[in-house]
Amino acid sequence: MSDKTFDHKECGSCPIRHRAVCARCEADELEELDSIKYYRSYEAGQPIIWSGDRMDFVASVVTGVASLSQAMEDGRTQMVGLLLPSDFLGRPGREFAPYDVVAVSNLTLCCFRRKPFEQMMLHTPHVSQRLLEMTLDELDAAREWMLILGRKTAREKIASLLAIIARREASLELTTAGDGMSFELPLTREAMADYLGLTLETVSRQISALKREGVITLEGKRKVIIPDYDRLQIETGDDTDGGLI
Amino acid sequence: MSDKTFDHKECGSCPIRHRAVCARCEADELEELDSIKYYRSYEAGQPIIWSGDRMDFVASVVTGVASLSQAMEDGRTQMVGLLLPSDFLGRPGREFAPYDVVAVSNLTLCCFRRKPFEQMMLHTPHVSQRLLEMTLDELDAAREWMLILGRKTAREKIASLLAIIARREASLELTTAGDGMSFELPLTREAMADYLGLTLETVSRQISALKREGVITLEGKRKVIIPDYDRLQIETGDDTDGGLI
DNA sequence: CCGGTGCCTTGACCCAGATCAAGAATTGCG
DNA sequence: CGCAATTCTTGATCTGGGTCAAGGCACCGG
Repeated sequence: MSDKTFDHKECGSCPIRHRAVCARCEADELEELDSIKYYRSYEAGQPIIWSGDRMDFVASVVTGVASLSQAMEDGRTQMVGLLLPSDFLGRPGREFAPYDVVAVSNLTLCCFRRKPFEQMMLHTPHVSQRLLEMTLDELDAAREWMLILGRKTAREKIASLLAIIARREASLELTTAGDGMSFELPLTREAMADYLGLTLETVSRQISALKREGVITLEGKRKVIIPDYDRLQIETGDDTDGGLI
Repeated sequence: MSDKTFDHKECGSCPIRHRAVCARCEADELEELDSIKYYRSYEAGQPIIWSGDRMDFVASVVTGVASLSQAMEDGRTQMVGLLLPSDFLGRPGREFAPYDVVAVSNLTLCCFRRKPFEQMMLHTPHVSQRLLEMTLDELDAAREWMLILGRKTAREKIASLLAIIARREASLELTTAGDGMSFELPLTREAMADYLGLTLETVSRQISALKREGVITLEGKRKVIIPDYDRLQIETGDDTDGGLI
């Protein structure tokens, strides 16, 4: 498996340097961040934080994928956030975690001790400006997701998720989503179900249906090929091409 | 109808002064904001902005309620934000509106011209810090909402919405939600359906059911009385009392 | 090589909520 | 006052996706 890792452990060679919360920092600011940071790694499937836990760090995802989810006591679970490389975990000023956080794939976090980070935000507008921007983007993503959860059919939900992953994958490669592109699904069927408010059986059935009808091609259970991106886009139910952004 | 209005039009007597984006501002900063602000009013039901419109202001809700919603071209609609007094509308740095905004009740906005507001944010950390805080709160609310949309039954959805409104109503009165409290529903059945990802018929049926079983009492179609707040809380499906915050 | 353990697929059946349809209650207006 | 126009309620019926159940497939450790 092609697990990208990050071994150098210094900002100069950091793959998310230009997109993370530190994107706008100058050399001296980076140095200050450097003094309060440390790295942690998790294996796929490992829990990172349970809801209610004390949290005395915030972090950037360097490599891998993590999920935020909320559980009801009878076991129903809804994923409420999907953290990809450069995304930010935690909230300045908050002591206890409100969600369960799980490493969906192998994961590396760049952690900052919370207190000094909060301190730094007070006198470093470059950090808080960037964090505001990222939070506003996340809010937009959450709202797109709400439309998916509230109004789309199971088939549209699956198509939407595939399109979202395709777009993010493409943006990492610095291209745009196009015909013939392929990617590895970072989520199990169950995690997709938790993301979309479905059962894993329905996820499986809808993926089979999209495959049967040639909207997607599968190689194994996880590798997806998109022969015709516009066709997939139509299946999402969204108006032709990107209304947003 | 008890439409609270705001006639004085100056920050000194502003009802949201201590909670809005300007909450942390000093006198001189307020003065600067004052020079770029103006008020606008809308009647219940009026559209404020259509998705795709150019938007050259941002604003705070002073009185009333507004909704953000996303529509699919076949008419399916999902509300993705509900703006109550002190909530912020718009995004610095964004030129075109991504959602439809509608005045749900009579509404007064305190608008700031966008360019000067953006300019001010660069040198006024009190504004951007407060905006970050508010955006993070909105993100939390959106995530609670995602659990509602993705995993709750129709009955739980209605109970959750009533509990949310009850809590916000109570916090405006500076008390906590308790037995016997009452409030006017600010939403039509259709708006509630758009909020919860249901049809208006299902909303109506579930409200009737909750009334029949004594969880709530209705006075007319809009005024709700909560005889037993804990009972309502149980009907939401959330674990006993507030897990969050 | 074999049994175990995750993860995924597929089938049969059922039910919560959507859809279609018909009024009732309230408001406003000529 | 009567007659729209809204907004809401209720009933009858239908269906998408949930639930329950039975395997299939790939990988791992012994």
